[in-house]
Amino acid sequence: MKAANSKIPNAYSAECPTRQILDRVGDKWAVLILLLVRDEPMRFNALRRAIEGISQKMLSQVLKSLERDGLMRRRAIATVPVTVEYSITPLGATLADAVDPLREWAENNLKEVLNAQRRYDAARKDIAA
Amino acid sequence: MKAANSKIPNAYSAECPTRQILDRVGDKWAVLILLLVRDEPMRFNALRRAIEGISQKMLSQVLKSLERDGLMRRRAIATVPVTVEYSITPLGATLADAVDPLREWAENNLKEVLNAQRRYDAARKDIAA
DNA sequence: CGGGATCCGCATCGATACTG
DNA sequence: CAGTATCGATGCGGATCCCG
Repeated sequence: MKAANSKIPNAYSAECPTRQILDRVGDKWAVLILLLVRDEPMRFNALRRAIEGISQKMLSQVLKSLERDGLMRRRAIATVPVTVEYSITPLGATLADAVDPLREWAENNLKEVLNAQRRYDAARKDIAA
Repeated sequence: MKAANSKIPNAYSAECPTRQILDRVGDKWAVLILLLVRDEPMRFNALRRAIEGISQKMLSQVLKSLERDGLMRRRAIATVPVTVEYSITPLGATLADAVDPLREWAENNLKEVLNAQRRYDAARKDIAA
C-alpha cells in the first residue's frame, strides 16, 4: 500500500473508510456474531454452538476484535465457573442495522446467484468439449 | 430464515444464505469492484488503477467470479488491441444497493471505531504495566 | 490491452493440549 | 465455562514472465 491517489475520480485508496470497514465485515464470522448478539446477549459456548463450523480459536479471536472495535461488550461475571456474557453496543447495533439489507438480499437472491453459476459453468463446459 | 434450522432459535448453519453471500461480500475486492462498475462500465486496467493495491491476478480472479455469480457482465470488443468492458447486471445492481448502507456506515463511523480501538489498546497497556 | 501460468512465502486457520 | 498456547498444513495472494 502506497500513497493516496486523490486525483483519480472513481478510486478506492487503501485508506478509504469503505475498505477498512469491509475488511472487518469481510471477516465472515464477525457479522454473524454481531447479528446473533443483537437479538440477545450470548455466552461463549452458546455462540460456538450457534455458529456451525467456527473453531474456539476463531471465536475468541473475533470476539476480541469486535470488542476492540467498540462493537461488542464483554461482561465477566464472577461465578464458579466463570460466566461471560457478550452483548452488542449501540455502535454495533447501528452496524448490524446497516448489514440487514445485505442479509435480506442474500435470502432473496441466493438462488439466482446459484443459477447464474450453473449457467456459467455449463457454458464453460461446452467450450471445453 | 426458513425451516432448515427452525429448531435452534438463533443459529447460522453452513448452508445459511447469509453465510454464503457473506463469503462473497467478504472478498474485500468484490464489493469495491461492484460499486465502481455500478457508476459506469469500466475496463480492466481502469479498475486496476482505481483500486489501489490490487494485483492483476486478484482482479481477473474476482472479475471472473463476479461474472460467474451473474453480478457483472463482461463484454469483449474485437479491436486491436482487445478492448474489454465490465458492466454491472441488474442483479448486481440490487446487491450494490444493499451494500450502500454499509458504505455509508463506514464513512460515518470509521472514526468512532478507530477511537474505540485506541481506548482498548490503552487499557490493555495499563494492565501490562 | 487484457489477461493466463507458475512459483512460492507467509499469514490463516484448524486441531490439540492445557489453565484459571 | 471460557478461554490461552503451540504447532503444522494449506492456500491465498503477490511477483514475475509470457502470450493473443
